Amino acid sequence: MPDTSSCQFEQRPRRLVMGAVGLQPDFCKMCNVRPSSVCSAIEDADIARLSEAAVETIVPPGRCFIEEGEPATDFFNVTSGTVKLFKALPDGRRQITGFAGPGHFLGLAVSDRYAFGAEAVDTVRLCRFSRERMRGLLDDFPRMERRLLEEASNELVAAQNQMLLLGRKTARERVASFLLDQANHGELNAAGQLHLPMTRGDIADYLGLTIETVSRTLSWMRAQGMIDVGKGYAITLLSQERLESLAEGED
Amino acid sequence: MPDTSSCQFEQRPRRLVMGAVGLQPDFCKMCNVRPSSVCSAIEDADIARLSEAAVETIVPPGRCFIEEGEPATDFFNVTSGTVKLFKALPDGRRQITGFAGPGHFLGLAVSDRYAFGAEAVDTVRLCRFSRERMRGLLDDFPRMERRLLEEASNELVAAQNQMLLLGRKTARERVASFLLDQANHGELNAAGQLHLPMTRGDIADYLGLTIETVSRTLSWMRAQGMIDVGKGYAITLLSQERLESLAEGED
DNA sequence: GCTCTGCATTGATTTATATCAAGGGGTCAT
DNA sequence: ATGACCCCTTGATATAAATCAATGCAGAGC
Repeated sequence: MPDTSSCQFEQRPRRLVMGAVGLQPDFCKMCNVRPSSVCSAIEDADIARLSEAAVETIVPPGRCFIEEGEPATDFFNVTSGTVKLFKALPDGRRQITGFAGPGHFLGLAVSDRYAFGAEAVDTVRLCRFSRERMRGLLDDFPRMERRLLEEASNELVAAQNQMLLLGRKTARERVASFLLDQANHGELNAAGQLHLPMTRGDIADYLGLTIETVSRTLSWMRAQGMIDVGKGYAITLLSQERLESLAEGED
Repeated sequence: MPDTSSCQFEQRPRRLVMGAVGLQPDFCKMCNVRPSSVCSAIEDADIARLSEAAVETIVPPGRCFIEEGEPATDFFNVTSGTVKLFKALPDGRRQITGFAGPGHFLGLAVSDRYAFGAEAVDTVRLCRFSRERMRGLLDDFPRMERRLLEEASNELVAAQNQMLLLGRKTARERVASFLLDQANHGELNAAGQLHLPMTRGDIADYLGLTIETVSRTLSWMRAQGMIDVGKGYAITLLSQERLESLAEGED
């Protein structure tokens, strides 16, 4: 399942065994999933420093590994799987603010407490750094800081799009936007079929809808011939064009 | 109106006259409105470089100075006034993604196009940099990059809170959250009275509601004795406590 | 094999908020 | 002054989506 062939550094693999815990932080993967400046910024000589600081962690589906409001001790980089980030109200209402896939950084917050929770959607692998060490790394690798700024800026753009979706789009527009987003983030296989790792409940909490509305909307799209809903979590986009015009409210 | 007494660097004022345009970029203000690392990072010797790069601009109320989708040529720092940032759908539906006050940076986006529009709510003063120059400045002042990362992280937290608001809160909870946010951002005068620079329409577009719902909700809060709605844009918070429990859905 | 549990779908009904509509009180230019 | 315009408020009605409710399906454990 972990696709090492997609690693652009495959020619000179860099698997490092962690003495302390016996796990292998795969910096190749950590850096390359999104081709980025951080990769070229990290020289062979620096790898030792990084390997000291990082611990590879495996999180099973459904396990919450960042609790909103807890002290922000660690900083993460996702290497495989999907994480849901969320905020909740005291009465249980929950808003998923984003899904983080391979390459995403978690725990950027400046505050000393996590501002959100994080839970594994499927099996998730991630590199964990203590924030203390992370601070040191940023001092030594200024280009890493630039990489983080880039990442944060991208997330900010995504957040603004999501605010437009949550504040002003109809249920149909929301679901169409979501399917297209997922398709554009490489979760699409050859036949245009999408494998959604998350449940209807997660989608609902991400789109500010209820499970029932998500389900009904998908059924409606299927009836319209826009999509094909397969067993489990597979969805085929039959008319990307119509979904796009729907997502932007052009009808 | 511009409150120079709040400038923490008042002891050694640094007003620089721009030869080219005859305007005065006030770096003191630009840096200090939020006490930040960038200030200590900028030495006297660097000021010349900054003054070369920045142009102070005054934007009248209602003027749109960033158009969504246009080439992202400039980078801004607000020195006074309030800016609304927004995204719109083709049919005119509009979502205000945030209000930017003194100290905020605009135009962080990595892309070569602006991902959002920006319009002055009241009279706005800002420092404008070309992105090209900004890039050079970031190379020379790494601490400025750290400051931007901090800023972006804070905005990300705010965006997550806003997603929770837009996706899961009721109209009453949204308006209560908004009033408390505004109060916490220093827009509060001695008597707990809040001066909102924006119209009901702006508030509605920020909270994902209609003008009518915002108006009705404020009337309801007044009837409940939570607030007092004065003439124009002044609002007094009579029971911050009740507003807080309302904002978090505890009732 | 069975039951239990979680997830998804679909239908009936309710409700919060949008939409439509009217009127009041500023401000500005004529 | 007068009218035009904008913003706000309030009321009546419509509607999209939530809620309540029932059913089906699939995997896990016994």
